[in-house]
Amino acid sequence: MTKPVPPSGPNDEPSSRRRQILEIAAQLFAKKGYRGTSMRDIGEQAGVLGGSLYHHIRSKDALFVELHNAALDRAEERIAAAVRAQSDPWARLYAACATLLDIQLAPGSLTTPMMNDFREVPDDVREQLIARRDRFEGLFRSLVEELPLPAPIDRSIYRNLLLAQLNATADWYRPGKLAPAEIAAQIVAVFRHE
Amino acid sequence: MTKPVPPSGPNDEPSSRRRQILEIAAQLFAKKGYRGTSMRDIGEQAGVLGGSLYHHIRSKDALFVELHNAALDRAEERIAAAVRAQSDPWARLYAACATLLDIQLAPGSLTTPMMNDFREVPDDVREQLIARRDRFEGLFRSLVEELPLPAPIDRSIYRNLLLAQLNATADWYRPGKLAPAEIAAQIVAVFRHE
DNA sequence: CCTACCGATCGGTAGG
DNA sequence: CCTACCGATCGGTAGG
Repeated sequence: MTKPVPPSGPNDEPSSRRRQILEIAAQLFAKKGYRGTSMRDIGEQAGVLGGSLYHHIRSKDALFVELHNAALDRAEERIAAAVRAQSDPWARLYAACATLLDIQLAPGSLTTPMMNDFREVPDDVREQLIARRDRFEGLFRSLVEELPLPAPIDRSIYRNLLLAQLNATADWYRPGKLAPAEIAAQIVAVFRHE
Repeated sequence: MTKPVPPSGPNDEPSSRRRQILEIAAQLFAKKGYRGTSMRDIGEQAGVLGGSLYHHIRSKDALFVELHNAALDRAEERIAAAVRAQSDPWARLYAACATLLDIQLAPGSLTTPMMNDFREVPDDVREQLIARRDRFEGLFRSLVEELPLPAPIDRSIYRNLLLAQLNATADWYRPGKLAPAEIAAQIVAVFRHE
């Protein structure tokens, strides 16, 4: 309960409180969804009234978009790094899937880009989310391009199926039994054709 | 604007109005989600104030559960019939997938069992939805059991992946280019291993 | 960061 | 099926 802040002024790390609030908000959004999370809920977890949050953020919409995009930024970096370390096309695909699932299935994941409830978000927010997500998915576009797939398989549908599969995993996965990497291995096993 | 109802009493099809309201509600729930659809929205589409709906339904929760379960009832029947007509395991799986996607991807589908927004629903409603859905998914359990899959593939995960894939399709599918049956064919092509 | 409040909207009800 | 309303909750703001 000690407050190591010199009496001469406020904390010299000005945005650590903000970061704390962002983490709380990310967890609540991930667990209860956009509409299911009120500013008062976020405030409660932060030990503050809902209205007080507006000193740190501009609006609920802006908060959500910021969290979503930051999560995709980090995910993109990690996946790109994991893919870079592999050269075989299937190994690269597996590296991407395992990294993405590792992020999305992490228990307290503040990086959860699982805000696929695009339907419960205001229209202008949805547009921003979709634009960012489309860019993210471009990463998988080139990975699928590299694969030596049999001719009858349509690469465009294949990519949609794979991405949908990865995004859907968080809905049925329950931690404990299987590690994210094992799920990724099974997904790649199913999607592997040559 | 004529009302072909004898002056001696009310309409002799007592629940056709109710059925009408159920269809409207199903469409709104499918398009805007549970929380995104207000009783006033439903009333507006039905040409009535929100409060007036309570002569036909007990509560918003009960309405949603009724629609969800009725949709799964009908889907189950159609899929069972389609599967019954096939004997080859992969043909049976394809029949089930094509029928389910035909239902879920139909443009104005009032049968859309796409209420996978289990997160935006009250807890006790969610329990009922999940119970019904688990029963529905049992249908696919036996279909996967029949498949001559290679040993390294885990049937339990495989079934989860397949169901997740089918449920996720409605999120990215856009009518016009590809028919539901073609999506089903591609899904089965990806999931086909022996 | 709080008090106190705004206008809007929600599911639902009483009483006709 | 409407009028009129209930208590609750929402995102957000003014003023300190």
